[in-house]
Amino acid sequence: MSRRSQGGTSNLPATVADVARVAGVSGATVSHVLNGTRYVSDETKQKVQRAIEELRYEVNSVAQSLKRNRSQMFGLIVSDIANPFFTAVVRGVEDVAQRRGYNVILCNTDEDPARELRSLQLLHQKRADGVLLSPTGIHHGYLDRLLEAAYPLVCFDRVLPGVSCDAVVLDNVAGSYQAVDHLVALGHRRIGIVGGVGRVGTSTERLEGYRRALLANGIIEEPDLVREGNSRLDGGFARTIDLLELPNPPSAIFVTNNLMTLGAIAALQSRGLRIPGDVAIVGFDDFEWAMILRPRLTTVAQPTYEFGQMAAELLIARIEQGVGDAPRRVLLTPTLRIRESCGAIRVPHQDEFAQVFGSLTAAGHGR
Amino acid sequence: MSRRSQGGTSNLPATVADVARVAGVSGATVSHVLNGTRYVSDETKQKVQRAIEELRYEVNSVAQSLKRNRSQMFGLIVSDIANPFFTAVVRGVEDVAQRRGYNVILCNTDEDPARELRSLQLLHQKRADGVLLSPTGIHHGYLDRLLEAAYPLVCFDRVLPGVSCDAVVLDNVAGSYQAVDHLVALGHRRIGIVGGVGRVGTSTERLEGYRRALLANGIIEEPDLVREGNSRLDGGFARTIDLLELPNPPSAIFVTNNLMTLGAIAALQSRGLRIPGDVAIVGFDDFEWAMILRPRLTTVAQPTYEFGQMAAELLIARIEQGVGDAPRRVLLTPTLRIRESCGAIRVPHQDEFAQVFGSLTAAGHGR
DNA sequence: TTGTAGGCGTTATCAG
DNA sequence: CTGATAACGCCTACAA
Repeated sequence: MSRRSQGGTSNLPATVADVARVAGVSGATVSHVLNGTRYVSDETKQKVQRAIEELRYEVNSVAQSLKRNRSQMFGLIVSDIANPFFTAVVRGVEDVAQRRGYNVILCNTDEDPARELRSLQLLHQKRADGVLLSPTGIHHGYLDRLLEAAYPLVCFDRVLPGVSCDAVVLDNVAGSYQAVDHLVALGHRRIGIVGGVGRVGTSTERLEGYRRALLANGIIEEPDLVREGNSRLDGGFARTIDLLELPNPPSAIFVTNNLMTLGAIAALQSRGLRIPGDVAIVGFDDFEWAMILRPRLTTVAQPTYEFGQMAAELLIARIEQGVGDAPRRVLLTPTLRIRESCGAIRVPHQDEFAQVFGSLTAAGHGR
Repeated sequence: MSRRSQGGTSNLPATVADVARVAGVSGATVSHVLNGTRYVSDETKQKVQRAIEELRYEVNSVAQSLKRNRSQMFGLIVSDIANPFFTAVVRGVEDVAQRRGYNVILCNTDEDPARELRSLQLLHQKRADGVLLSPTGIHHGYLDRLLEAAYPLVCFDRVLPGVSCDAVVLDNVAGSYQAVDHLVALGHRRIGIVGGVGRVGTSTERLEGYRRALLANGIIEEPDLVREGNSRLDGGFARTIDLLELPNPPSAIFVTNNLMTLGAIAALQSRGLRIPGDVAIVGFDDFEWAMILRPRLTTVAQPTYEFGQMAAELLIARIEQGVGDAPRRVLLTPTLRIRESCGAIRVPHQDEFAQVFGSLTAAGHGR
């Protein structure tokens, strides 16, 4: 006799067996009514439905997952929940997931490899059907282990060197190249870069784009102008201050992510410098709030929502079609959004064409 | 004979039974080694550990949850993942959860009651041990059902009228009162308010604080100056434009959330108005990025991190100590952070003391 | 110091 | 058209 067979109002959630008893049918029938998985007479259906209502039955997905060996749920591990880039990605992921009948469990690592590891373990132990990961960049063996076991895993934003798995990434080199090339076209020759954490792939790629643009324009790279930040606001601030305190500071700064760009702006403001009059700025990552900055930021925009969509689609394909052998890689294209935060330098060097400027220089006077 | 008893390398995750077989012990022993739940000889422990390594065994939390009727996991439903207020709360929640041995599953409703309902159902079906909820404000019966069943639930940021459950909320009335009172002290008498969605409790409370401050200062409320936004950037923009197009526009605007405040600033900028020279601004919610705005925003700051901490502590208490009868309510206190975005109005009305101003008026000239 | 066995709630394979 | 029954992987009396 079940622990709940006495008719009293229990607080424990009802089970299939309870419903079956109340409806006067077998458990199997209840299950089939719930899942529409075999024919059940209308009359029986009614009885079952009534019992479900009465008992406020709700399926126990835990038991379901155990039995089906499928949780219809996947993980999304982001490296900074406060970064608008990632929240935009979350939206894309959620929309696709919902359309395809999956639930998303969102984890935040704050760029901490230890938390990344814990999240991966958690998700695997909870038997999430797969994971979407923006890696912190530390290569712990656990990832290899998951991949060996053919656990569905898609990296996004960043890839891990030496790890071969599905991935959705941006053409970071091209994005940086465009940004720096644009600065050069406006007459800048001393261009600083505030980059991200060195171990992260995007950082090195964005640095690479910077270098190529300089090279293509015949500008010699100056090590002093290359700074490594921490991908957060304070890092952008500190490294920008470093650049400004150089004996011969740059006339333009390229900042390789959104939060650091805000820090860079704060640094310029704290030094009383005007943008772009004193120093021009180009940032990586566009975001809605940038629109209220004056002057408005020129940015390398990533297709964030599509990022999430593509990553989710790729993961679901892995989960459902199983392991097609070769890892798939999607390369997304950035867009340079030109606004007022660049502009020509005040005193053009003698060795360059001074036919730049235009309406852009009109706007923007800091403070 | 188990489906995996042949020694070949299977891709299926190893189970306790597998480990037991390889170690030459019983499943019970393996379980006890894993959980440290009874004495096991060192020798046996070694054997088990070795088998675990060899098979790369990881516990199946799904089975564990089913058996234990506990998932050590709770839900966190936020109404807007892109809002820095909520991401800050997330941090507080995560930290407490981790300290207390819980995992957090984060859901985003985007202020959509249908998504809220789905998230609640999902969490309950996945047998999350409880839920932390910032309600969209629609009172669907599902919440009542959960509470009747004594499902641990803590509301934060907002409460639902007529629903009695644990909650962590801000003293919104006091916050608004301070903000508006401050504007009055600076000489403003025509003060507009851009509020949030009417159905949300915080919106009405913040409106209430505005009203009380006007009343206390002998200012008659003008319906034209009271506008209802949508809690997002575009709403703040649109309602601010409305205010500016009034025949007799306000000299100051109080905006009741962070995103709308940014929209309001954008609106002022698009009209070429200076802050605070032409229009003063006070916003609700402080956030890191506000620091780069010029003039810097005067805001009503919420203790966001503590919000998350308190909410998580309350929930875990409910989960672990069970149902103490009375719902607990925590009331947090806002702080007015005075910066440059207020200031005195340009042409003081004749009926007021003009002894206000001070150093604050020096800073900040938009554009 | 360790093993046996039953059950958590669901689904799927047989029968009927 | 519907019912028994045996798993899924783990935990935990109870027994030895």
